[in-house]
Amino acid sequence: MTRKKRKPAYHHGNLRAALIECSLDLIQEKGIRALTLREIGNRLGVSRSAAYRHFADKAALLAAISEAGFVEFGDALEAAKLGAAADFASRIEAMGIAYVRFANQHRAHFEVMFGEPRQPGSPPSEAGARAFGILEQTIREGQQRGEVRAGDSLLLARTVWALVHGTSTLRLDAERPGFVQFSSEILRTGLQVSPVGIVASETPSPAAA
Amino acid sequence: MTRKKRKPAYHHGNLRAALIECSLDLIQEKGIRALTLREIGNRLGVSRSAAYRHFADKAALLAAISEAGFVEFGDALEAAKLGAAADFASRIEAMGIAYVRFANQHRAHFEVMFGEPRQPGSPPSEAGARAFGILEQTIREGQQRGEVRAGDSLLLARTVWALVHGTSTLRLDAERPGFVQFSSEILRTGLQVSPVGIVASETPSPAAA
DNA sequence: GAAGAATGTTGACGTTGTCAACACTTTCTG
DNA sequence: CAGAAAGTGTTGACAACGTCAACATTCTTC
Repeated sequence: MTRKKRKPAYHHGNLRAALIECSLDLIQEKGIRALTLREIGNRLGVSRSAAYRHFADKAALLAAISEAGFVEFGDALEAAKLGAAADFASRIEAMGIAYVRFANQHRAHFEVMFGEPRQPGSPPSEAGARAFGILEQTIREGQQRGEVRAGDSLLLARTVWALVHGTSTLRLDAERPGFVQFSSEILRTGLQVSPVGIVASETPSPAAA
Repeated sequence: MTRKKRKPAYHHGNLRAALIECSLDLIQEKGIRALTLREIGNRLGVSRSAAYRHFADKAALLAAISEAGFVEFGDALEAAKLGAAADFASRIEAMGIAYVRFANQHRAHFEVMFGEPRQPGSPPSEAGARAFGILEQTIREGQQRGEVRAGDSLLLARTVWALVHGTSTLRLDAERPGFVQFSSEILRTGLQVSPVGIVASETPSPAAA
């Protein structure tokens, strides 16, 4: 009797997680337009409407994928921040690179997180708010250390967010005309000399090692 | 006989343009997912597959919409540039604001231009390349005037593009968590003090009037 | 005015998301 | 331990969608 010992396996063994995983694979392989409940079912050896026991509809499945993506995303940002030196310049660069890297390595997640239009009635993403909060907090800490100029930290955070997000987004459309063929130099150009114009001094020489 | 005098009206009066126009209305009203050939037909008092006399398929219609959007977009950028004072700071700020404004006022166009995945075989957008070229040219001129630091103008252009594009993109998802609720201040924050770190001096005082 | 091209319509097909009805499995309750 | 209840998956069906072939209409050209 496998009650709660090994797996909460009913029929499939938890299908909910498998649905999300499989969806990501499919999107990564053939794009979001190729994501169909029937194809998911086929791959999982399950019928086409099995998903309806776990999600209200397709949009709800996508919303769950998005939310899970924001959790991973926030973790990645946090890890980058904690892994970098304590000075603001190091941290913000590490986070920016982590952002772009996430967009690059988790294309499917990123596409759903930012590409899918939000339902009017749906609640705002909690995990997304957390991710943004980490960035804003980093900026506030930079201000406390005197490495970032004083001012509205929310505005400053949004500015950095926009720069990094734009880099990530345009990178995904690399085929486009003269558009952004990714280069981490873009981040450096934007952040290094005078990070989006928010660093206090032009060439910050942090006191900490 | 209305030969080429008034309208090239055959049955509908030119349907091709009407299809594009109507598509934009529909997207603006109900989002891109609600864009269906049948609905377009209904609105135009035309059958569901009439569009196939003007476009190979739905993707081709979207591509045409995108291309037309990039033309308008390039025009808007150019107009902003020419309408601003000759110094780099004025120009780049005007262009940035024009960019965000375009994204805001032409949501439907913007959604198709940047949101729709490009077909593998389809040719790159000529109008898109032109739009980006205007930006890069502006930066080169700024370098010649000594108002922008020397360096790879392509990289600098991409950096500005990313900042502005990110601002525009996130603005569209305004409902989101702590995400960007548009403020032209974001642009100013990014561009004004030290435009994405690309201006030669911190507070440029252009020689020209 | 007739031929032919351009343009629009209709019928049909396969695919999709979704729902109701049913079937099976697990857990709960006495 | 038996039966009820809840959880989970399947099947049949439907409307809507993109698309194509066949047909109908209108315009242009000679």
